[in-house]
Amino acid sequence: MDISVCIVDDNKDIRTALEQIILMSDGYLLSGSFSNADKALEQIPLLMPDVVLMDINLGEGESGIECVSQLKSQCPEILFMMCTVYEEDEKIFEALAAGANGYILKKTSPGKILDAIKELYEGGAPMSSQIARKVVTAFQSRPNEADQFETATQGKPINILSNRENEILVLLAKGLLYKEIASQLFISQETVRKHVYHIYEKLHVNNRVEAVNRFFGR
Amino acid sequence: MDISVCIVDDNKDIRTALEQIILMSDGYLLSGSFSNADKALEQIPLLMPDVVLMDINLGEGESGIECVSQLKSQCPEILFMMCTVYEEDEKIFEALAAGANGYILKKTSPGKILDAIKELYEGGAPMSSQIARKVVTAFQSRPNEADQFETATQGKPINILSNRENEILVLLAKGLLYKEIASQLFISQETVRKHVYHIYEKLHVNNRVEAVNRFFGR
DNA sequence: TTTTAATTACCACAAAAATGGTATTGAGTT
DNA sequence: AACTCAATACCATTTTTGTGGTAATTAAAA
Repeated sequence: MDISVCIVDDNKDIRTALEQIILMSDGYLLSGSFSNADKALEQIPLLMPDVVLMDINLGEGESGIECVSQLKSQCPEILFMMCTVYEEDEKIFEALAAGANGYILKKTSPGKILDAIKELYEGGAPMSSQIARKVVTAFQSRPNEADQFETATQGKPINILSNRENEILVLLAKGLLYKEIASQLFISQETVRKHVYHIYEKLHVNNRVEAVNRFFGR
Repeated sequence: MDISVCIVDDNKDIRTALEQIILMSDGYLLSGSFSNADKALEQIPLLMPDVVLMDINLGEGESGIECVSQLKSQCPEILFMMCTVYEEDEKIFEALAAGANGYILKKTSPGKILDAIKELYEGGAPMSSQIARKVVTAFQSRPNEADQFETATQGKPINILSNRENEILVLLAKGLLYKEIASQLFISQETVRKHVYHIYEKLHVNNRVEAVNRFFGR
């Protein structure tokens, strides 16, 4: 089955060039081509293509990113590949956060563009190594958020607990194992258990999640 | 300035081959080579290389992933590239979560390996398109900042989970036991387990608290 | 039509958590 | 001096979780 593709780009020359690439290739089907976000938002949910090539800068009106964000929430199955002239790291990153699945540079050769579409269609996420790093970093920084905003995020020390017990509760709330807590605090695992035992007694709970819920005031 | 590289691999042949690639190339410096995690954990913080090539399967003892996790927390500046024979998606994904910056397949040609090291050193994150997609998806499933206001008190369904899975996640978040969830939903405890198993797979977590933290957007 | 995803269920094994006991040390209090 | 509490550590046992198979049914999608 052919991969159906829609194109959204405000620049007529580039749009036509992309159309030609799709039209001239076996295994790909051009199902629509739009010069602005409004037309795309209207037509793409009806056409339901497999893949949309979306320009990031659509000139006047809505940006390609906003367009992806809206379309993706309506049609999560459609795969969006952002196209851009320059490697605007931050923009592409925003696009990925908005729901885009990959991106290519417009200067990419026709063959590579087709490859990238196929790659996307087959479960990949074509993107440059620089963007990948940003995504990986953002991904990795997620668990650390709790670290940095320990008190700010929410979750307050409980006054009936001792300092050490509160300290351990914070680590419990991150989902660490006893052995991990132990090595982090340089105490034995058995000691951690005992602290946890006392925490449960004082809070009148009998498992981790209930204790953590107290910590977060739920 | 040359890029200094350490190698960690339990297979002597592969290790020697990687050593040769580094030694024979201009612009790269071999600063250490280790056959197991213990030696690596001991020496790498002292050597402080720019890049570490780390085998995922280190045979006996600690895995390459655990090794990266520990070294990364000690020395966040060091870049870790995972090396593997097969495309073990889940493992590599775990490695990235643990702090790895990229990965290559061992079958990669020497020239490509050097390119990947340079790419890593220059801010990229060399990885296959399939892994990139996984990372992007995990990244997207994280609730964004704008949503955080609503989620602060209640928690919200995660779109990559099925309805039933979300339903169970809500009960998990209350700290209910499997048997309690089972009787509340009129299904068997084993079915609850299986749902939870899938929830953990999809969220890439491995215990209740981590899953619940996702639910509450942390 | 064939394939995929969701839901259900059971099993076995391993790992971790929970329960509840003892016991030592040091700091602070009565 | 005797007492309590917080923190440390170890032990034994049970319960609960986590991992990872198999498998049937149904609904939806390719």
